[in-house]
Amino acid sequence: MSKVATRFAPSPTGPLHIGGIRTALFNWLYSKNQNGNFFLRIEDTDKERSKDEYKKQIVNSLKWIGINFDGEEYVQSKKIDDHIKVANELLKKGSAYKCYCSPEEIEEQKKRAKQKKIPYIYDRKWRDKEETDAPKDIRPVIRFKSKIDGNSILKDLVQGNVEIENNTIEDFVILRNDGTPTYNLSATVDDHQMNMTHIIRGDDHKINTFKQIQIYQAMEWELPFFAHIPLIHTIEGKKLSKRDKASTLNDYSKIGIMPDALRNYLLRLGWSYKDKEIFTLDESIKCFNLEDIGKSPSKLDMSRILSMNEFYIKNMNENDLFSQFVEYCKEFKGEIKSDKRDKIKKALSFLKNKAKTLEDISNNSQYIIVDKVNFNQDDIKLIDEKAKRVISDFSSQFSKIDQPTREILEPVINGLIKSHQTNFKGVGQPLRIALTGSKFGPGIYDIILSLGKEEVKKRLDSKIA
RNA sequence: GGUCCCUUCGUCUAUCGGUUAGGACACAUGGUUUUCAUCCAUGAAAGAGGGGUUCGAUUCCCCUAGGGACCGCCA
Repeated sequence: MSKVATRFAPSPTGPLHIGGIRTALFNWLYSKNQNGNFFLRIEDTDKERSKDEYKKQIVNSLKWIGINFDGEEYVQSKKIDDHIKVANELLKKGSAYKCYCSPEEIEEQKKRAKQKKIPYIYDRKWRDKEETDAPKDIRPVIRFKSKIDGNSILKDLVQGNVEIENNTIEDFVILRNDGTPTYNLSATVDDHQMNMTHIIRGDDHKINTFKQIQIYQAMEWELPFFAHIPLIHTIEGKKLSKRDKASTLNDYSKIGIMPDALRNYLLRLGWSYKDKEIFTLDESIKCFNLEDIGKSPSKLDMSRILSMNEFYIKNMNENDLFSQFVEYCKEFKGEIKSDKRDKIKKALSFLKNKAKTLEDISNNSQYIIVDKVNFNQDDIKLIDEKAKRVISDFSSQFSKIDQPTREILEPVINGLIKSHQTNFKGVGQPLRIALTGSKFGPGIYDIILSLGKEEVKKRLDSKIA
């Protein structure tokens, strides 16, 4: 068989949601697993709704999550002439015909069908009529002459054999009355011309597949393999759409979900490999297959995305984490000043233990990032006279230390606990509030060491006064 | 309404006729800990219902119920 080729074919009519990303991911993984190619095709033939910004967003989204397509992106609207050519060929072969029903006439029929509660299907009025009967004032559409008798079987790589009665598929329009091709025609011609071997797409395309197969057959083109993957559902159990909140990539990147984590989550949503949960990029390419894609739709689970992200934060290379964090802040939180970067990089080793997202790291590192401490109004009340004496005592002893380390600081703190007849909290809490503005935060030694001697001194002294 | 698809813990899933039905997330409890966390341990939690087939069904078949997708001169 020829080299495996898959494609992702979104229409640029809105932001890509993560169901689309997963479809792209599966296509990409499968092609890479098979040593094949993966292509991007922008289906922009709906001129009304297609927008260039969405196209850019799609390309960026794929790039963000690490999916890179082979070759140039394929733009469907540039191939319209080819699609029309095929429509005319189909006409010549007798596999398609001109239909002179006006849009109003069709609408009327649909309305009537709905009233009678019977399923609407185009009545094939012009299928066998003579051209000479054609009304002069109506521009015809071209319809595909669908099979009427018998059944068709789709050998789906995920769903197995799916059988359908041919007469439930209507004579669908392939060329509109303005002469432009419709989706099923364009997609089929493109897939053929791009030499696609595997069409992996959402379940919602299954009926289209039955239509498209008939075009392949009429043109005597070699059929690709088809795999229809179950859709991703919302918590409510409905098909995910662009309008759902927390559905686009940006919804995740802006709260500090990392590409690798989301990729790993999406991979395991509807696909499994025994009990394995964590897949590096290479592992996912190596392990991925179509057989282990589940048949039932799966729901999006935010807590799982978060925990996956948390795992990556804790286990990834710290330099990589740092650069991703810097990038994240630059885009969503404001750039970190260069003199703070080193401090944050060092602090990451403990900061990451408190974070599920990059946003958490950002929040928890505010005490380093800001020049002036932001005090929590409730917590600052905890610094009473007694606490001030602790801070003052610590401060004067701290001044004498040249290069603070945990080993040097521990006896100092312990000494204060004794001399003030208190416990660790009695010393640690005032210091933490004075240094970070909050009673919650990293360990007190971590705070002191990460801030550096001068900054600690400055913040403590401003609190005693 | 028609056609098609799906159904194992709350969620994602493992199981390719014989298991105390396993794992992960979330949840609960306990422990470690200077706060918040982390970390560790433990626990609760599932085969939609009904018929078959079989020595034996979560697994194969049928029916019912529930859920979903599609039914555009959108893609």
